Amino acid sequence: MENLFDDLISAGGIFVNKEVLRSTYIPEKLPHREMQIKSLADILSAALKGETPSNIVIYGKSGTGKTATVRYVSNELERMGRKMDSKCFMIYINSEVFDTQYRVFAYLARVFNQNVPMIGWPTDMVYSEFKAGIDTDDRCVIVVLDEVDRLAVKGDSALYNLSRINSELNNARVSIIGISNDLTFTTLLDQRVKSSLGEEEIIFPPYNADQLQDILTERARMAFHFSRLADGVIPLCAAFAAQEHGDARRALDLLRVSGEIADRTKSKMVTEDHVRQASDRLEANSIVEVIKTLPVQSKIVLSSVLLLRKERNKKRFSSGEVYNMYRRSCNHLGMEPLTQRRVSDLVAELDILGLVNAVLVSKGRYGRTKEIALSVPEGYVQPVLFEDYKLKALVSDIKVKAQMTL
DNA sequence: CTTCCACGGGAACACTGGGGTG
DNA sequence: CACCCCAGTGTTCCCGTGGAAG
Repeated sequence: MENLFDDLISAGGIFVNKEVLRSTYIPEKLPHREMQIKSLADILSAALKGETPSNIVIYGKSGTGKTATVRYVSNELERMGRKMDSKCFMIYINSEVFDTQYRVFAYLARVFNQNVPMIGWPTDMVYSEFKAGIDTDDRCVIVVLDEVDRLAVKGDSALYNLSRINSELNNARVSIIGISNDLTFTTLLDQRVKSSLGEEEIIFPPYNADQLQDILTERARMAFHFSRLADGVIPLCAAFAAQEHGDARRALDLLRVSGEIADRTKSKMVTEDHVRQASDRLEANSIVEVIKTLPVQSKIVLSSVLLLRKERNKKRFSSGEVYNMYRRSCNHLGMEPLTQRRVSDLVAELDILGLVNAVLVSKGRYGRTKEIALSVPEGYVQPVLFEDYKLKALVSDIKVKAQMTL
């Protein structure tokens, strides 16, 4: 071998262009989204005529093509705008990153060349800077807020201010596209915001298995040497993803990872078996990733459940038991324990993340508790958890417990 | 019907990291 | 430089509440 990488570059030759399988890739065609593209374009075309398009809320679960569709339409719109010499801008904001009204306005102000620090100023000042920046020119600005539900949860003043900004502008016009994967998120909003934001609604239903197959086939033609895919591979990827509320992102990930596995094992073909392996690996990866990024206190709570499993011989524990074990762990680690109230919030978060399963049960005369159980394989959790040096001290503990149960 | 316990909503607080001003 | 202002986050404190066993 001449170079370490020789073998790796030439390996398999399964892929032609792996990039098209990434979720960030915006394809030329978006199968089964023709309706949504049309409605979106209809509404936004007002911008080209010098009017202000209605505000739009877009609903749909993750991986239903919301972001891709909006990006696609906005590219087209900006292109047409340049041709017609009418100034149209789309600004894409991921509200998961810019998740407070300060950050949203600071970002927007910066887009229009205003000098605003990312923290420190009073919000109304940031807001007026943004207003000043945007109003320097006659133009139509369409602000896309991806994952708006994030903003709505933290009080809706960002949405409120944005939605009524037009009345304070002389030259520019602003309209908002909110993208949400929670169908009920408008119920969190103030009535005024709700009616102004939701002037138009577009729904993105989940893909069914057949539609997922179409999407995958489309992309696979570009991504793979097509003959290298065994017949069942695409249907299987589609089927897996369809079980998971028709998530196209997941389907594409599956296909990509399957290909990578095949590539690495130097198989001639991508087989259904590779898909199954890919499915396992994706699941394990996401769990590991989630646990790794947990704050220390949450990790201690999670490890408490783990320790209880070793100590007692059962799977579910009352919140009291977990809290006691948590206190002991903190003691052991030399950390200040949090209050029961706070820990109950942490448990709720772990529940949402799917690491733990917590059910509220009333034991009548003996009050209410949450019954808490681990909802992912123990083997995934333990190694990752104790990678954290702050939790190292618990490792010896767990070994002793394991010995005792033998 | 009472009783019991943690649940979970909300207010208050502490702290951080940045600003501007004199 | 010292000082106060501000948004945002994590936490504690307080407390009303649900619901089946007794």
